[in-house]
Amino acid sequence: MKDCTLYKMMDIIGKRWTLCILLELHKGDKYQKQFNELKAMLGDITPKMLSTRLKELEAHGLVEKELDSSAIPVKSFYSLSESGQEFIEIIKEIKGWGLKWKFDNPLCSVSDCRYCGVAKATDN
Amino acid sequence: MKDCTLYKMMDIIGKRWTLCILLELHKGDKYQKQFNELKAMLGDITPKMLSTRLKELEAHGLVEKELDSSAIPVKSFYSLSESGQEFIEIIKEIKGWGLKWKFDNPLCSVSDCRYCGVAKATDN
DNA sequence: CAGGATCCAAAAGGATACTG
DNA sequence: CAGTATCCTTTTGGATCCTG
Repeated sequence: MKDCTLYKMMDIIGKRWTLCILLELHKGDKYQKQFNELKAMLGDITPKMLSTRLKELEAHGLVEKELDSSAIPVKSFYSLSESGQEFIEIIKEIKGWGLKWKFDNPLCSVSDCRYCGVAKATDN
Repeated sequence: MKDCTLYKMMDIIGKRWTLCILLELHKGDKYQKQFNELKAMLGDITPKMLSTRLKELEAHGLVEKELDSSAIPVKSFYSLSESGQEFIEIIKEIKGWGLKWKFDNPLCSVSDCRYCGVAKATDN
């Protein structure tokens, strides 16, 4: 059972902040975002946690990191990979399910939700 | 951010075994399953863990429990609720994503996968 | 700007044994 | 059959401070 695909998927996506980070990377018009930018958007996440999650996501191929070594200090840019982009669809459905069955969240029910960045799965 | 629908969803579905339990309830032809039956299917799950997860899922409305008090000893039957049934679709997509991008799991790639009970999302 | 290091508190989960 | 209870280990995550 522990070699079940589904079980293993939870090691990738089942950790705190992970889905929110992916969604944050999806938000807005810029396809790349910097560390402190993400940190600010995520509010009360610690740098340690954000760093840990970004490394996991990069290792699993959902997130790509680009470095601008010419800048001083060095700048890093994070973006969704192709697989990460595709996973956003699932995230939307999870959110859609939550809005339908569990949470009456007005902020999430409008398309410009500043927390989640996507509306119900069917709207987007 | 912590009142984000997505963030809160992880408290419901992001715990170990949760998705596998839901999938187990979905498997097969019987729509109800007993505690020890589930336990056997899930292999190395402890009764404590299964009990905890089932209670959480019941509290969140994804799982329904029925008692046969006339039986001695009393028997309990678990099944997916309507919302739980609907969540199976998302589970299939998570699994489909995993098979496409991460894991080459032959057991999961065939429709009668004895571990997961469903094939790729598009097949089922 | 982009983290790393350290320390600590809390939670989660496994092992095992037991019960009505 | 359907769980509880207890104990104990491991993991996780938050706080805080530091650095090139």
